Amino acid sequence: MRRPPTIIDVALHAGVSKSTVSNVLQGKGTVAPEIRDRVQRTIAKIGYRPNAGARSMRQRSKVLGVVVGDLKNPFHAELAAFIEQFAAEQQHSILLVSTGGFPERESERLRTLIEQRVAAVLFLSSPDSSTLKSLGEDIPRVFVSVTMPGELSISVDERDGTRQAVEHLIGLGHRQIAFVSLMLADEPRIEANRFQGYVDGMMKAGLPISPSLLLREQGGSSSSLQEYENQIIGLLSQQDRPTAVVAALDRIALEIISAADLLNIAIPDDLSLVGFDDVGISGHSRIALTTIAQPMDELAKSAVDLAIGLAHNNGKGAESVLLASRLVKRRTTSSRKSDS
Amino acid sequence: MRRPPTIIDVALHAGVSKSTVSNVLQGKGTVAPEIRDRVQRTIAKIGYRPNAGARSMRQRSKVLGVVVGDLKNPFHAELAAFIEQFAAEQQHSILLVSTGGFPERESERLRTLIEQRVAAVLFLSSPDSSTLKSLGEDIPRVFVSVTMPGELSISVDERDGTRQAVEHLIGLGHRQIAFVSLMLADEPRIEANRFQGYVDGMMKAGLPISPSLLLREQGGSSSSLQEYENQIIGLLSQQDRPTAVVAALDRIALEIISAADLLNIAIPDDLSLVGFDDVGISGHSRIALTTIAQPMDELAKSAVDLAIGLAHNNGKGAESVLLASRLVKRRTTSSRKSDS
DNA sequence: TTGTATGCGTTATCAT
DNA sequence: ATGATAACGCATACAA
Repeated sequence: MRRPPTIIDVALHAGVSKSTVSNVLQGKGTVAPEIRDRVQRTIAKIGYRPNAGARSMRQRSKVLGVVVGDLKNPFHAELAAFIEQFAAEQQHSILLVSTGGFPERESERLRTLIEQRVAAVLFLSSPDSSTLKSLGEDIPRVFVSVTMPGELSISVDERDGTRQAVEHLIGLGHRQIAFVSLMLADEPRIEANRFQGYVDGMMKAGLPISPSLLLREQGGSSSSLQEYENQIIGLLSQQDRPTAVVAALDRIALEIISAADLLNIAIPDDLSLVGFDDVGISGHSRIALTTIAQPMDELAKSAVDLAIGLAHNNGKGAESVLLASRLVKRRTTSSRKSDS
Repeated sequence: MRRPPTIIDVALHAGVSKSTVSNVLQGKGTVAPEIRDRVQRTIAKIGYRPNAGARSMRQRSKVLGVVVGDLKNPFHAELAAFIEQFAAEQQHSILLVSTGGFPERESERLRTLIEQRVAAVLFLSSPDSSTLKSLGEDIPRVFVSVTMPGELSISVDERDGTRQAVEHLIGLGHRQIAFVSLMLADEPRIEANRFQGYVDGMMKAGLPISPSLLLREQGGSSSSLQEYENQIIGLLSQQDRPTAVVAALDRIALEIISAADLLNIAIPDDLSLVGFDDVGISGHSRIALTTIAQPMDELAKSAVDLAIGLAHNNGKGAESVLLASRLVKRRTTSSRKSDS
């Protein structure tokens, strides 16, 4: 026998009809226990495995599509890991596509998810609007850690996050607090939210928003890593340099650490630094980054629950979720030194 | 119309039979150009998308199963990212399952791949032997960055890798070179290979293999992170402490850095350190880890090519591939100080 | 309680 | 060159 066994094979070996096998598979109570056992035994014996493709023609598929910008980005990888875990707990698999941020590639990758008839799509990064449109109306979608106007999302209160960061720094005596949101060209809403929180914190303390303390990357095209580094060095080299920096991403914070090391600016003595995300490496002793943590496990769990809920219950009254972000104090922040 | 359009809808709208639509879809040359265009236009117009599930009943599926131990592990995440990329270039998607290293979970996750009738399975971590058996004989499989007796694999020459590491350290004047292979309990073959390379390097230089310089984790059960840290501290605290360490993984090297920092052992002045894998963070200025790099892109490309090849050509004469590993010198290694 | 018949969307075979 | 028809493996409504 070359091809995998089917329910028909099971039925033959068990001496029942294929419907009975199907009923056993579906856990229908209408099957005599004795027969049920016999069927289950022969299933095990001949190594029968349901064909999910065939099954998906009659039932909703148990595959969740996950669209991620870049798996090499630890935040995305860690979030995807949690999503896979929670999906598995609910007997769902994940079909993972990575877009690399290229819009043209994006819709091509999304197409494969559609063709696989995934039960729902989880976006870990913001798709191009035309890409999103190509998804159609009928496939449930959930945005995770990103938001999209008019769409359901599970995300953290980013604005409050950077506000907490600023508050923390102000509590430490800092006044010259910079905001750096490089590498966020692809996520203008995240950039805007995190910037707003920075503004909130500064305003509340009566501090001005000085353009010379801002390094933002909005809407436009993203630059090279080298270019980012140059801009950061510029920020840290100016005569009236900041005593503290709020980075909109841990990845940026890592670059700022590198730049500070290069310029012999000591962290946290000469410069305090707060990141955002709390990716795994941020906890390492050599980094010890004070940062705003996103509760990735809750994010993932809520997202998976919502996605599966939408796929099944046709999602009446489903709502977006906004989780709290939380300041994790480590060793990149300290009181402002009076001499500076 | 609630459900997505089918070829029948296309056929109706285009005024042809569904066979013709199918032929157009399959790129058969037997269709008149005029008809072909008309069909393609209506496909675009009504937004038809092939149903991969239905298609997979007559053809080989274009989905690759990827089994990964832990996506939070950057090495696995980065490798998976490359695999997804190369698979996409060949019109394949990846169904990603993570096992978390639990054998019981492993076979359950693998079962979902079987049920989805994936064209092939790529293992990024070694499955339990009974798990592997449950895959059966008929699904092609490729082991990536891990090996399995009697199975096809794409991996790097790990033995030569650690040998290079030792050679590098010896060239810098080190004699007391330790080997640490914690966190590798789940991958005994990797552990063994990397240890052999260490032995090769030491033997070639006529140096003894001293048990007090070995921190290995073979076969047995893996411990907690805290336990690892204690063991590393023990190694670095002994009176005749090593002047250099070969870590079998970058992850271990990161822990060694933490421990050294804790003990006020300066790297590389008091202790040289070489890792293995070259994950993204190893290049960061605060880490700057000298390490043995695995060519993840080549690993992924070869693996995807092989997997797809096996799935299609029934893989006659397919062979395992052993790629070269390469020493990347950064700043955790330096000449042994004469006073030590 | 079990078996039969039908449809799901697609490809493949075979006439036409 | 095109179209009718039979699989593919499964679930389901319905008949027995």
